[in-house]
Amino acid sequence: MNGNSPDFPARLRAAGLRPTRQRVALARLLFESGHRHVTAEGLHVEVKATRMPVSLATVYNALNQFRDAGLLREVVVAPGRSYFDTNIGHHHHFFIEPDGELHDFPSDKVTIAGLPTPPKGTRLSRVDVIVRVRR
Amino acid sequence: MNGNSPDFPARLRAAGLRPTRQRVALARLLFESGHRHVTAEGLHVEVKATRMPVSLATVYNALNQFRDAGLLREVVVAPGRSYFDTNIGHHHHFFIEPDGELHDFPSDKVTIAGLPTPPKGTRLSRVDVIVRVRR
DNA sequence: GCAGTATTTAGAATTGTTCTAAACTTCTTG
DNA sequence: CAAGAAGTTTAGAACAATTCTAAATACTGC
Ligand SMILES: [Mn+2]
Ligand SMILES: [Mn+2]
Ligand SMILES: [Zn+2]
Ligand SMILES: [Zn+2]
Repeated sequence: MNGNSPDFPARLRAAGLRPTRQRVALARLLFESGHRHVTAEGLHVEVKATRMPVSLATVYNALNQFRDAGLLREVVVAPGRSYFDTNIGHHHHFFIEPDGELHDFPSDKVTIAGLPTPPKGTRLSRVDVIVRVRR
Repeated sequence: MNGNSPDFPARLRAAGLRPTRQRVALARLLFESGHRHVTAEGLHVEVKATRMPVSLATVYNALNQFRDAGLLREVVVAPGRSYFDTNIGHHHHFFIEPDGELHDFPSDKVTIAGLPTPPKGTRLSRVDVIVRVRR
């Protein structure tokens, strides 16, 4: 109904990943409600609160595999910690500096004009806009 | 002549920092030629090649102090490593993904229109544009 | 079910960075 | 310029985030 089929085993298989109990549990937390920005530690705390605890190494493995499979994207906004973003469509971010909170905003109303051409021998891969704000 | 007075002791004093031998050596490497993007490790290797080796802890201390004093800005583009940028004016970056190289481009020809207003209770602090490119 | 392969896990290891506390420098003041 | 006070440097330990290792366990296709 919302385009997000809740059949997580099938979605994982489609991404070339075996639907293990751990990956299904993590996928549920990540994808069953709206878009999210999580850190590995944060997701680990969440999944531990579940009937199916998962090791921190597995959380890191799964996040990296989901990212490599295109199910997540990685966002780097602060030194020392990676965020993983369940929103893989085009969009940009507000970053609230003191708390480390990330908020999406759609990129379709944002126009970026006048970007120079990429340096010789390189191809554009992605344009990230991070709007840093303070309280 | 170029606005970059080479009197590093004076520049450091003006920033509220004692012009120690180590800080002067680092300031020379950072500011005596054009704009640079350095990592702590990279700058440490450079300064060690000098007659005046400096401990890695001091390189970190100095980079953080220079940043806090407004002499440098910190750029976060890749997980696990901070870059320090001697260009403190308005500008944006190309990030060459496989090698981790950063290149400036001026922001005055770049127009960003249609940015949403910051979330309630926050004030805009800075807008970073990172153009990620691949070889 | 079994074999074969992928995955999970605890714990060790690695990496980037910060902390600690003792030694050393720089600055101030007389 | 001699102290003394305050700030800085340093080696090494500590820390935080992440990855690695290798042994145990779980999936998969037959
Ligand atoms: Mn990674
Ligand atoms: Mn820092
Ligand atoms: Zn997002
Ligand atoms: Zn720059």
